[in-house]
Amino acid sequence: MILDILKKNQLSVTDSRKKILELFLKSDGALAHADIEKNTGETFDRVTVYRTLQTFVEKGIIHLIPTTDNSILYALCKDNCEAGHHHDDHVHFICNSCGKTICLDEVTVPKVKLPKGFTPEQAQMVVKGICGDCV
Amino acid sequence: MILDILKKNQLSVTDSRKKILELFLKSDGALAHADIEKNTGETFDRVTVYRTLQTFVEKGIIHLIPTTDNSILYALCKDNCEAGHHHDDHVHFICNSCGKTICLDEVTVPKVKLPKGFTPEQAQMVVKGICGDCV
DNA sequence: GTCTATTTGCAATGGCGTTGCAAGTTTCAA
DNA sequence: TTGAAACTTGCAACGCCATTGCAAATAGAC
Repeated sequence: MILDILKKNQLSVTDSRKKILELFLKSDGALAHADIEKNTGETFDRVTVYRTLQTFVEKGIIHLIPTTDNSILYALCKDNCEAGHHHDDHVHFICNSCGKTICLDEVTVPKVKLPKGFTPEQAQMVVKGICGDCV
Repeated sequence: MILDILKKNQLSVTDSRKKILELFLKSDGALAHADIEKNTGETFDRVTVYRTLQTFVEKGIIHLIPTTDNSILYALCKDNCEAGHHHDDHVHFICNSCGKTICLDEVTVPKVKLPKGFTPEQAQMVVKGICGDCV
């Protein structure tokens, strides 16, 4: 599974990539750089984590989530990563209670009617509220 | 106009607040901290700009716009700031050509149907594409 | 004008992400 | 299995951005 994804994207198989990808696969929400460092312990250098994440973004294995604070959130979307190419046209949900960010893969971003002159290309949507675990 | 807004929000009137608020009023897009520093010249300390922006956000005069890079964008919305309280339930547009971020005050964020267990509270939407000036 | 509360500027600090380079791994083919 | 080439990692240093504490300056109320 993990190896498949790495090989499909022509990436050499290394400890950091395996561990970080595993973390995304078993995580139910989005991860910040700090989460990854915390969960992998002292195993990897900060730089390695940054570079691994960057590589994964470039390959379309993970994608970025927009935030209003200046933090960077990454998330993997189960459907797409297997296919090897990527769509992030789904809605993201941020729980106001537990703070978790979740990809709602099954909820697509709706089209909106823009004023004259504006041509849409991509759209992203973030919904905040209370998630199922926090009710 | 500028004084009205400041007084309505119980803020003392200072040079930095007047200048920065003026900048938002005459700007047609969102501003990053760097834009504000550039436009006010060497007039104010960086710290003052940060604190002024923070104050404006707290008072609801300006609001934050979500981004995928780790930048912080601020925007003022004409309708709301006059009323003294704030809604940011409109769509934001980022031009892929000129990079400008624009509040589409007249386009509201559509409701989406969430999976079981999720309770929405706020929603934000960012559309990227080509703006009217860049066609 | 004077007093008090607020705001500003300076200096220092901390966090986060990036880069260059040498050492270590992985991959591939013989 | 072995060896060479390509890639990846870790370390150290750097730079940028945002924040904090404190003293000086300014705004607002009387």
